[in-house]
Amino acid sequence: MEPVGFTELEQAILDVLVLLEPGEVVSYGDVADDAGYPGRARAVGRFLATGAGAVPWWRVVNAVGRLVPGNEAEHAARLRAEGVLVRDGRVVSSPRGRFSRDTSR
DNA sequence: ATACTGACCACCA
DNA sequence: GTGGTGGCCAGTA
Repeated sequence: MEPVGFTELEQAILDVLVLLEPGEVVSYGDVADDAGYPGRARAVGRFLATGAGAVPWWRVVNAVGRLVPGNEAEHAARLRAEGVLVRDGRVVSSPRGRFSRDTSR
Protein backbone atom coordinates (compact mmCIF):
# COMPACT_ATOMS: atom_id res chain seq x y z
CA MET A 1 0.00 0.00 0.00
CA GLU A 2 1.27 3.34 -0.93
CA PRO A 3 2.00 5.67 1.94
CA VAL A 4 -0.90 7.95 2.67
CA GLY A 5 0.41 11.44 3.12
CA PHE A 6 -3.13 12.65 3.47
CA THR A 7 -6.21 11.30 5.14
CA GLU A 8 -9.36 10.79 3.13
CA LEU A 9 -10.68 14.04 4.55
CA GLU A 10 -7.57 15.95 3.57
CA GLN A 11 -7.57 14.36 0.14
CA ALA A 12 -11.19 15.38 -0.36
CA ILE A 13 -10.40 18.94 0.70
CA LEU A 14 -7.44 19.07 -1.63
CA ASP A 15 -9.60 17.77 -4.45
CA VAL A 16 -12.08 20.59 -3.91
CA LEU A 17 -9.38 23.26 -3.67
CA VAL A 18 -7.75 22.35 -6.96
CA LEU A 19 -11.13 22.64 -8.68
CA LEU A 20 -11.46 26.29 -7.69
CA GLU A 21 -11.21 28.76 -10.52
CA PRO A 22 -9.49 32.15 -10.48
CA GLY A 23 -11.76 34.69 -8.88
CA GLU A 24 -13.76 32.01 -7.14
CA VAL A 25 -13.80 32.62 -3.40
CA VAL A 26 -15.36 30.18 -0.95
CA SER A 27 -15.44 29.74 2.80
CA TYR A 28 -13.82 26.95 4.82
CA GLY A 29 -17.26 25.59 5.62
CA ASP A 30 -18.19 25.56 1.94
CA VAL A 31 -15.05 23.63 1.07
CA ALA A 32 -15.70 21.10 3.82
CA ASP A 33 -19.30 20.72 2.73
CA ASP A 34 -18.35 20.39 -0.93
CA ALA A 35 -15.73 17.81 0.04
CA GLY A 36 -18.47 15.75 1.65
CA TYR A 37 -17.55 16.57 5.24
CA PRO A 38 -19.98 19.18 6.55
CA GLY A 39 -18.91 20.71 9.85
CA ARG A 40 -15.21 20.08 9.26
CA ALA A 41 -14.40 23.70 8.49
CA ARG A 42 -11.61 23.68 11.07
CA ALA A 43 -10.06 20.68 9.36
CA VAL A 44 -9.83 22.78 6.22
CA GLY A 45 -8.16 25.58 8.16
CA ARG A 46 -5.64 23.20 9.70
CA PHE A 47 -4.92 21.61 6.37
CA LEU A 48 -4.17 24.98 4.78
CA ALA A 49 -2.21 26.13 7.83
CA THR A 50 -0.01 23.07 8.11
CA GLY A 51 -0.01 20.79 5.08
CA ALA A 52 -1.13 22.82 2.09
CA GLY A 53 1.05 25.05 -0.03
CA ALA A 54 0.54 23.93 -3.59
CA VAL A 55 -3.12 24.86 -3.36
CA PRO A 56 -4.97 28.14 -3.91
CA TRP A 57 -5.28 28.89 -0.21
CA TRP A 58 -5.92 32.55 -1.00
CA ARG A 59 -9.31 31.62 -2.53
CA VAL A 60 -10.48 30.40 0.87
CA VAL A 61 -11.77 32.80 3.49
CA ASN A 62 -13.95 32.44 6.58
CA ALA A 63 -17.73 32.76 6.69
CA VAL A 64 -17.68 36.53 7.02
CA GLY A 65 -15.15 37.10 4.26
CA ARG A 66 -12.31 37.70 6.71
CA LEU A 67 -8.80 37.11 5.39
CA VAL A 68 -6.03 35.01 6.89
CA PRO A 69 -4.82 36.49 10.19
CA GLY A 70 -1.17 37.42 10.02
CA ASN A 71 -1.12 37.36 6.24
CA GLU A 72 -3.87 39.73 5.21
CA ALA A 73 -1.63 41.87 3.02
CA GLU A 74 -0.47 39.04 0.78
CA HIS A 75 -3.89 37.46 0.84
CA ALA A 76 -5.61 40.66 -0.28
CA ALA A 77 -3.01 41.19 -3.01
CA ARG A 78 -3.54 37.72 -4.45
CA LEU A 79 -7.31 38.09 -4.41
CA ARG A 80 -7.18 41.48 -6.11
CA ALA A 81 -4.94 39.96 -8.78
CA GLU A 82 -7.82 37.63 -9.65
CA GLY A 83 -10.47 40.32 -9.76
CA VAL A 84 -11.77 39.93 -6.21
CA LEU A 85 -12.85 43.09 -4.46
CA VAL A 86 -11.21 43.31 -1.04
CA ARG A 87 -11.73 46.09 1.42
CA ASP A 88 -10.20 46.51 4.87
CA GLY A 89 -8.94 42.92 5.04
CA ARG A 90 -12.29 41.54 4.02
CA VAL A 91 -13.78 40.15 0.82
CA VAL A 92 -16.61 42.34 -0.36
CA SER A 93 -17.42 40.49 -3.58
CA SER A 94 -15.91 38.14 -6.12
CA PRO A 95 -16.60 37.27 -9.78
CA ARG A 96 -17.58 33.75 -8.78
CA GLY A 97 -18.25 31.63 -5.73
CA ARG A 98 -20.01 32.31 -2.47
CA PHE A 99 -19.09 35.99 -2.47
CA SER A 100 -20.36 36.65 -5.97
CA ARG A 101 -23.30 38.52 -4.48
CA ASP A 102 -23.53 41.90 -6.06
CA THR A 103 -23.06 44.75 -3.61
CA SER A 104 -25.14 47.04 -5.80
CA ARG A 105 -28.35 45.57 -4.49
C1' DA B 1 -4.96 10.19 30.20
C1' DT B 2 -6.50 15.67 30.58
C1' DA B 3 -6.19 20.67 29.15
C1' DC B 4 -5.50 24.17 25.89
C1' DT B 5 -5.35 26.12 21.34
C1' DG B 6 -6.76 27.00 16.63
C1' DA B 7 -6.09 30.08 8.71
C1' DC B 8 -13.98 27.87 11.88
C1' DC B 9 -19.24 28.21 12.23
C1' DA B 10 -23.93 29.04 14.04
C1' DC B 11 -26.57 31.40 17.25
C1' DC B 12 -27.94 35.23 19.98
C1' DA B 13 -27.52 40.10 22.14
C1' DG C 1 -22.48 45.94 11.47
C1' DT C 2 -19.74 43.84 15.99
C1' DG C 3 -18.88 40.84 20.01
C1' DG C 4 -19.52 36.85 23.23
C1' DT C 5 -20.62 31.89 23.85
C1' DG C 6 -20.92 26.96 22.69
C1' DG C 7 -19.74 23.30 19.70
C1' DC C 8 -16.85 20.91 16.55
C1' DC C 9 -12.37 18.03 15.41
C1' DA C 10 -7.13 17.48 15.55
C1' DG C 11 -2.84 18.69 17.05
C1' DT C 12 0.15 19.83 20.81
C1' DA C 13 1.89 20.36 25.79
